Amino acid sequence: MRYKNDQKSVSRQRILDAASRRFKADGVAASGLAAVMEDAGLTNGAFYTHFGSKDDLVREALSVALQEQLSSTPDPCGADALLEILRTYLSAGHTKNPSLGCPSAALLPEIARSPLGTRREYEEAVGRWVDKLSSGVGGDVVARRRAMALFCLAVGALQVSRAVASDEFSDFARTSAVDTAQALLKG
Amino acid sequence: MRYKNDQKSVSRQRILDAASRRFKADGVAASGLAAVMEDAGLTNGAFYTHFGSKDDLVREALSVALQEQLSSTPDPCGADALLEILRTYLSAGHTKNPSLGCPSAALLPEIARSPLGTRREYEEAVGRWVDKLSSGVGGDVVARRRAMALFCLAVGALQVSRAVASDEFSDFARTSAVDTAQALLKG
DNA sequence: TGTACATCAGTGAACGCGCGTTCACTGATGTAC
DNA sequence: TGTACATCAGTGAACGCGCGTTCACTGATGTAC
Repeated sequence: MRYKNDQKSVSRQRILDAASRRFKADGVAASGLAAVMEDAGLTNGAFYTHFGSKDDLVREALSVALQEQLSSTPDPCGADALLEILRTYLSAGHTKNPSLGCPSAALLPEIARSPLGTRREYEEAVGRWVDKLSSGVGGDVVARRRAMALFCLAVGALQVSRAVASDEFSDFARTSAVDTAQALLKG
Repeated sequence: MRYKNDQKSVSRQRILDAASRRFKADGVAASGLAAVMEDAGLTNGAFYTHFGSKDDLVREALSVALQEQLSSTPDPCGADALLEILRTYLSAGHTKNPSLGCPSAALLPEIARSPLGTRREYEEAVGRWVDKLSSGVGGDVVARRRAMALFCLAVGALQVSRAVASDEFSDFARTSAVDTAQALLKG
């Protein structure tokens, strides 16, 4: 069948969305292309009309996910707004729904093992995060270092809150990070 | 062949060591048992005389790695000692050698996707880290929160420093975390 | 307007491969007499 | 001391399965005349 003009780009976007969720939920290595394609409402054979390889899909899906995350986060004006972003990031809902959440928290070790091109795109995205988070609190070198550390703190805390067994410890990890960020930003 | 009394436990330990390195280097899902067994100097068939399943090996190898990491880190006395631990953790050497390094930084998202038993053991280990890191700086509730946050910060920063493409950004992530921890601990 | 053809996104079966796991067998050592 | 047997860690081939990838084919739509 031949389809409407935007059919192919719609399918492509659906594959990217499905891949993003699968990868974040189960990890890249543990996610099969057949499952991703089924999630996207297609059969496995169609994959290679859209992407050259699984690595290509990983790079593009990660790129899209990072961009969406960035653009859905407001530019913070001041320490309070920054803390509000952090509280949203470290919410119970985000902890419990990796598939719709932060690509960094779900995939960082796998990104570290990815080809250079993927890691270059990741570095760019983190750079934009540092720009965004530091823009409302000065934007100088110290502010950028604090923003970089807050990013690492948030990602680490979300990962720990997902990895531990009990809700109590999960909450402890999240609240400790928010509390400590507050102490850091407000003296 | 029948072997010396401790032959089996020696082999078991070799499998655990090999698994720990492989898992941290390549990830659990991307590490095959045949490769682990070959690293341990055995053939794949011998695996099931030592472990019941790959999941069992993951749980035990993680447990051993976490315990080794804990016992090889001194109990810090005061903020300076704590910062020294952090500087060692966030060294360039640790960034470049995941296979011999921190299990959390290499495996956290995969731990989060692991069975409950594995996550229970992980939670225990993180609890012992919080105890250790907070013991030298008071040990009260606030000190424990700061220790928890420092743990998350360190793990997150190491992961980011491994995932980005350039040495410059990698260094920026590491030094930002150390610098910010210093600001937090020394006011 | 009707018909023949070209396009091409998508289908679904198949490829070789490595996975986790199983199992019949091996053979060096310890034990019994 | 010598010999027959029991033990059991380890071997290596095989199992079914799902992986990433390939490819001959389908068929709805757009285009040409």
